[in-house]
Amino acid sequence: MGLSGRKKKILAAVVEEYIRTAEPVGSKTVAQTTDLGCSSATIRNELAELASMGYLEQPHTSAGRVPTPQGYRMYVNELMQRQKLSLEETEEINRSLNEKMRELDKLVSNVGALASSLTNYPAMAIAAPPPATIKRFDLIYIDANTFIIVAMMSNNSVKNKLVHLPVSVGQDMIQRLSSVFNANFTDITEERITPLLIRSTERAVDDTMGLTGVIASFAISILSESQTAEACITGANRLLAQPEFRDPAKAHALMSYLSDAEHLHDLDAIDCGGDVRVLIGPENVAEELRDSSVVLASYDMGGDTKGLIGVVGPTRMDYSAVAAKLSLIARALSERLGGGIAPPPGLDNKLIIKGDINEQ
Amino acid sequence: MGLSGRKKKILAAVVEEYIRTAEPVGSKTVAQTTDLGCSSATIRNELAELASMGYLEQPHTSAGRVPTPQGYRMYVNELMQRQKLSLEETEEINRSLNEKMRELDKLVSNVGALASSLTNYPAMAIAAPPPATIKRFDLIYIDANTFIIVAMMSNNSVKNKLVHLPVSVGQDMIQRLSSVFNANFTDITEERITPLLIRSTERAVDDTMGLTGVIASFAISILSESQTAEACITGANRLLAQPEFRDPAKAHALMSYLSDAEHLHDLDAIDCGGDVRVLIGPENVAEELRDSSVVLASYDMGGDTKGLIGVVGPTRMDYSAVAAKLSLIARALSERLGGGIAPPPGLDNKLIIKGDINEQ
DNA sequence: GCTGGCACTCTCGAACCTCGAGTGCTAATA
DNA sequence: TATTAGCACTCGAGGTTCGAGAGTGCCAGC
Repeated sequence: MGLSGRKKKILAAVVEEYIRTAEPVGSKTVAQTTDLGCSSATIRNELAELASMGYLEQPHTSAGRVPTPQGYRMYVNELMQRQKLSLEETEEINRSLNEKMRELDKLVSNVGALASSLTNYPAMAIAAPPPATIKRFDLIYIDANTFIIVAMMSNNSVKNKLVHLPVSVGQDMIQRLSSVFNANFTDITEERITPLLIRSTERAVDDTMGLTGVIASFAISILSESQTAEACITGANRLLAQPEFRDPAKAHALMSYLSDAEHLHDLDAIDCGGDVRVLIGPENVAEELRDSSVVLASYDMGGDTKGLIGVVGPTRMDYSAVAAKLSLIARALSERLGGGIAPPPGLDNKLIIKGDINEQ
Repeated sequence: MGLSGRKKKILAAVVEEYIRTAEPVGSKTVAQTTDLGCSSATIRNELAELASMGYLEQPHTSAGRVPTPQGYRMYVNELMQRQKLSLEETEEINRSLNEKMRELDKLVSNVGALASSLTNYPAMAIAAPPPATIKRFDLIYIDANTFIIVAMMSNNSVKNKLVHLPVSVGQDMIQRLSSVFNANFTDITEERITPLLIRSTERAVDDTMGLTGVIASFAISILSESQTAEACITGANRLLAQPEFRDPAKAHALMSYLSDAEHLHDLDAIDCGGDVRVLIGPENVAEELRDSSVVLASYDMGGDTKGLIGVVGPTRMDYSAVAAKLSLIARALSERLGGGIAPPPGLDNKLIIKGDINEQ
């Protein structure tokens, strides 16, 4: 059953006013802030109906109205004007993203920090890589007791490790190890590196010093590391600025929940369908998030890798602004990272991302 | 002017009771918890004197006594029994440190997390590296459009970067670049890499494609990165469990202050004199820390590098337990990292592995 | 169907009260 | 002289009362 045009306008006005002030909204206020030419008495009737339909509720008999989760949902789905970011904001985001791109390995936490400072809510960032394999090994001979392992991964990241040996090794041995590892350890997953494989490799290169084991365990560790999604939360302190968290017990409960990376991974399972996804209050699975809202956006990190940025706040959240900002960040990141081969990041390439998400 | 034996006992009792309960301590309670054979009236007289000496204060006329910062200072300096950790606690710390040592590049944040979870206060960790230089460049030729830069640093860490080119490059060019960079860019600090040097290098290798610039800017970025101290704060949410931060405005102020890494660096300047350093309330320089306390311990990371771990909490902090735990962590870390001999962490082979895993 | 009017309801804050913990002082005691 | 018991006093925490104000629901009239 759809809502009449006037009901929609009134509901939107209540939600927006409540988002702004965090105070229950009365009929008089609505009459003043909207341009429907009718009196507060009429609005009262409409408000009563909206309440009986489940979109609004009253904290107590003689207070104004507050949106229910269902009310927010209606607002987000149908009433909300997708906010247009100003040119300055768009440029600001693009500029700071260009900066963050320089340190790719800190990308996840940096992007989270950016989202948090832009929205003024705690933000989380998660990057769930697809299973990667090693594409290529290089062993750099430094001196008789030292060499560097360099492994290039299928996702175009490169890992390295410096190895010091208590014994001397010849350059020829390093050479042999390199070609054997390139032959036997590339393009395979972690579980394919069995003790059996290591032992047979050891025999093949005539290795009596356990070098094979060192390189193999390095391979195992980077493969397993590349599988575990990175997750972090930034700006948790901003939660305390929200009046709904004036109760320290509540704030503590939510912050503790969020500061456990385990819990963040749960969010990773949520599908954003390419765009921004909003989870309002009880729509969240986790008990601790039941009276907060989460806005998520996923971005393409290239090669099937999906990254996720999200923002947590009270259900009274500025969905429109947050969604617009996250969406822009996500699209800007996708453009920079996605599309197959990662462009040489940071240097001279200046990609401009349009901030207009008004279409749709 | 020294305190009489009885006054010391009473002051210690007040501090400890207040630390335990967060409630002002009355004369009756002191009489019960200490074994001085005297009545509450006598204690009252002593308390009044301790108050007039500045060690205690009364929140209001008819309340118990609360230690002043000066009182805590006296307690920490002279009265506190240096807590002995139980064997289990010691082992627990050693065990989890061994685990953390596997991921050297996350050491800083991991150690912070350990300190925080052990003490139940927010913890910070800072590592200030000594200036490092690049000892050696290797360029790995992948294909006509791709190569990897590998740079070995004077502090034995290794950095790398994958470079994609829009144009083709021959293996000979890579070779030439490699030897020129090894000749001109090793053992120098960041500011010695001038535009002039880059231009002359460019001419020397006959580089028309800006490759020199790419490698040089990589060198600059890893040199500057190696100079900036890493700092992070963990477990900020634990602050909210403390009754003194029941006021969300206070909690917010402190948390915002702490979440800015800039501010953490200020702490780095503080000298711990090899052991644990306690800063009580107004002894802190930063305005925001004026009614909190900070406990710091520094550890030796080897090669002149100093790391710092610290804990923040209300002035009513369990100094004895916190100091004992931080001190143990710091000593354990010094043992593992400092003094040149780093024991092989984790891996079950007899080779000594140093270095870290970097992603670029 | 909309509006103004009106009685009603409920919260919030101020003012007030009481209870109890803890003090400071004094006079008696070892 | 140091300690103690006794007692009057102080002050905050927590409960109660009360009036003001905001907002509602309903009704009769337009």
